[in-house]
Amino acid sequence: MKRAQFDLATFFPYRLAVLSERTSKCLSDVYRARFGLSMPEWRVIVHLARCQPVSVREIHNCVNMEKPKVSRAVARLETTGLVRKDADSEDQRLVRISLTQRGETVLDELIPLVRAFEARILGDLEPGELDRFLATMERIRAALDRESADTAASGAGEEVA
Amino acid sequence: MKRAQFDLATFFPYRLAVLSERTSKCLSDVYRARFGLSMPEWRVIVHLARCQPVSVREIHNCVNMEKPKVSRAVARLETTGLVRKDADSEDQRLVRISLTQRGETVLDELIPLVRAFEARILGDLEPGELDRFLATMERIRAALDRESADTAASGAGEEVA
DNA sequence: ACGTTATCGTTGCAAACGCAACGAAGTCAA
DNA sequence: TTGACTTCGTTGCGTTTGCAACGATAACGT
Repeated sequence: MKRAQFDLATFFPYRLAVLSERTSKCLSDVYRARFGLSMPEWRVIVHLARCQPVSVREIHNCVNMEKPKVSRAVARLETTGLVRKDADSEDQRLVRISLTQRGETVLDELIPLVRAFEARILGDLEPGELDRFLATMERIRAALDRESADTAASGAGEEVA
Repeated sequence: MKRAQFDLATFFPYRLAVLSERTSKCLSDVYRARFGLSMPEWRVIVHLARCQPVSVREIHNCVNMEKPKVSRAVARLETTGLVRKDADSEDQRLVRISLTQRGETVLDELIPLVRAFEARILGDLEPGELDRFLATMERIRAALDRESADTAASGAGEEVA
C-alpha cells in the first residue's frame, strides 16, 4: 500500500500559523524599530493603556502570556523606565504596575503607528469581510474549546480513581 | 490631553496570534502525545510525506522554518530513527533526507489523526465559509507582502550610496 | 589552473522560553 | 493563636530559539 500523502501547504493550522507569524513579525518591526520593545513588553505596555494600575496576575490573564513571561517583561520595562512597580498597601503580595510619564509618552506615539499598521493590513478587505472573518475565527475557537474539554475529560479518568 | 486608549482584545494581529497559538497547541497534542514529536520535527517529517529525498535547504523553503531549526530537527529525527541522511553523490554539499521504514509507518498512523483534527476544527463551518476565510487570509498576506516591500525599499536607500 | 564568490549544512552563543518550585503574604478553621 | 492551605510574584533550570559565523564544497571568471 502506498504511503499516505499530505500537503502541508493546504493544511489549515499550518496556514494559520504562517500568516500569524508573518503578521506578528511585521508588527514587531513597528514597535521594535523605534522603541526597542520585545513582543512581551509590547503586550504588557499596551495592556496598561487600558487599565492601570494592574497586577502581574491580571496581565497574565488578559494578554495570553505565562506569568514568568509577564514578570520578566515588566522587569525589563522597569529598567528602561517605561513602567513603575508599587506595593499594594492592602495586599502586600500584589504589585501595582503602572506607566511612568515616559511610558505614557511612548504609548501616545506608538499606538497611532500600530493602528495604522492594522489599517494597512486590513485596508483591502471589502465591507463585511472582516466581520465574517472574525466570526469564523470565533467558530474555530469554539471548536478548539470543545477539543480541549474532550482531552481534559478523557485524561481526568485516572484522577477520579 | 488624555492618554491614548487601546484595546488589545480587539486588535487584529493579537487575535490572530492567540487563535494560531491555540490551534498549534492543540495540534501538537496530537503528534506529541503518541509520537513524542516536536513542532519542528512534525513539519519536517510531514514534508517528507510529500517529496523525498530532499535537502535541508528545500525543507527550509517549504515549511517556513529557519535553516538551523530544520537541521536540528532532522538530527533529532535521525537519532530517533524516523529519518535517514545520505550524501548526494552529485553535490557533496547536499544532504538527501528521506524517511526510514519506521518513519513511513509513523506517518501512515499520524496523518489520519491530524486530518481528523483538522476536520474537527473546521467541521462546524458552513459551506463556503472556509473558502471565504482562506480568501481573506490571502488578501492579508498580500498586504503583508506590500508592507515588507515598503520597509525593504525605505531601508535600501542607504545601501545604494 | 587558480583565486573569488556563492551555497550547503552545521555549530556557537547569548537570549528567550516553559514549567516547576520557591519564599512571602493572605485566608480560613479549630 | 496556630497550623494548613491558597495565592502572589519571582527565580532556577534545562531546552529551544534566532542569528551570525564557520568549514566544506561547488560555480564562476579570468
